[in-house]
Amino acid sequence: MEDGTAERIRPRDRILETARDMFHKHGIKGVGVDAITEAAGTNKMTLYRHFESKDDLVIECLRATACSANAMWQKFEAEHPGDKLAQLHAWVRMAADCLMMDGRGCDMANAAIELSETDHPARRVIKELKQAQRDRLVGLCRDAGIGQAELLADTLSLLLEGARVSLQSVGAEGPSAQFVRMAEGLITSFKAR
Amino acid sequence: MEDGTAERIRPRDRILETARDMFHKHGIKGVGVDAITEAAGTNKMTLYRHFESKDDLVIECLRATACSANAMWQKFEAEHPGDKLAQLHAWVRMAADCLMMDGRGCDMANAAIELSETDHPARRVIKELKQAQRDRLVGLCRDAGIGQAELLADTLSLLLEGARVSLQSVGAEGPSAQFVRMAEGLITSFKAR
DNA sequence: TCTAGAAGTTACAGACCGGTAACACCCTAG
DNA sequence: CTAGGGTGTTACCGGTCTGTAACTTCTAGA
Repeated sequence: MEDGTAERIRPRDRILETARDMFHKHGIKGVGVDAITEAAGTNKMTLYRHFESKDDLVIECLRATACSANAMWQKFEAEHPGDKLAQLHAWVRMAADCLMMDGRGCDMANAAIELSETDHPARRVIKELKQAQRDRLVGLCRDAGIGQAELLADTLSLLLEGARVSLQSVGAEGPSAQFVRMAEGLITSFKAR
Repeated sequence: MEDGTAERIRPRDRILETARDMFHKHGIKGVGVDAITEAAGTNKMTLYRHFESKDDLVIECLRATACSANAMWQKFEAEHPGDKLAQLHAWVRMAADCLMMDGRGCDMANAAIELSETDHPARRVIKELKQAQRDRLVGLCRDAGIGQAELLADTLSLLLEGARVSLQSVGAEGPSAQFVRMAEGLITSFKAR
């Protein structure tokens, strides 16, 4: 019989979830597999039975993160069905909320910075997933009736990416505090064209 | 007698220069002190005679980077004496050139991401230096006669920061390719207000 | 109840890390 | 010529890292 207790999740999922959290907080090179398995209430052997290597675990974590992001987009559509412009504003709001709540940027960008080896297996995945997110934002801008949809989407992307990294270097009182104002101003000016 | 041969630079400077280059390329946690000293043509003992610790070396590298950045600003003033608007455009051009030539972002931002421990000694330095750069850009925008100088400067900051990290995750064909267009467009629209 | 597979445990290999000690060397200022 | 400081060399310390082997324990399903 399945009992739904949180304690009884499969070790693989516990490891994945714990690793995501720890990689996010301390960076990939900042946390070892021993620490992950201990925090997940299991052991190293079990980790290596489910994942080929630490790199493999990292990649699975990034995929899981991308999957969570997808859920966000579905929420936008559910909350503002058909209203693409409202969804774009919801995206800005969500981004700002993440900025204020979290403080430690985008897992994929952080991973790309940390894993500087150009042939690292995770880099391919990061590029794919980031490209997909970009395409999605471009599509949203286009469907919202913005003329230069690509340019607006790319500008918003860079602003958000910049805000996330600026938050970690300059702090919360730095330029990232103005993110919403910038983003909303941009959307307004692009609508006017 | 001093002979000016490049070979005869002091070990301390050789270490500092080599460390800057290697930290930049491979990240701080991605390179050990042994590798640095070997590449600098010296040894670990000499490094620890000149720097208290690896963290201390990191901090000195960041200060050196900030110093190089200062030199840029003096070049702007020298090339366009008094013409603040031209200096702002020169800043954009310089930023774009760095983006295309380099590929591996801002040392301070990268360090802030890598050194996630909130009490890491380098974080204070990073915040100070980044804040100084921000103030400088705000001052330039204000002197150039821009009305909302802070907002323009912060927006440009985030755009550049975002472009540098996006370059590492999505690649050169990603949003960062449009950086100049975005920045110039922003300056134009802020002038018109 | 029995069994097969999943999970836990312990120990270990081999490499690398930051940092230090002891000692030999060289080069320059006096 | 000589003394001393900067430098090079070698060896080492204790710790941490990823990854593996061998063995025991647990648990779910027939």
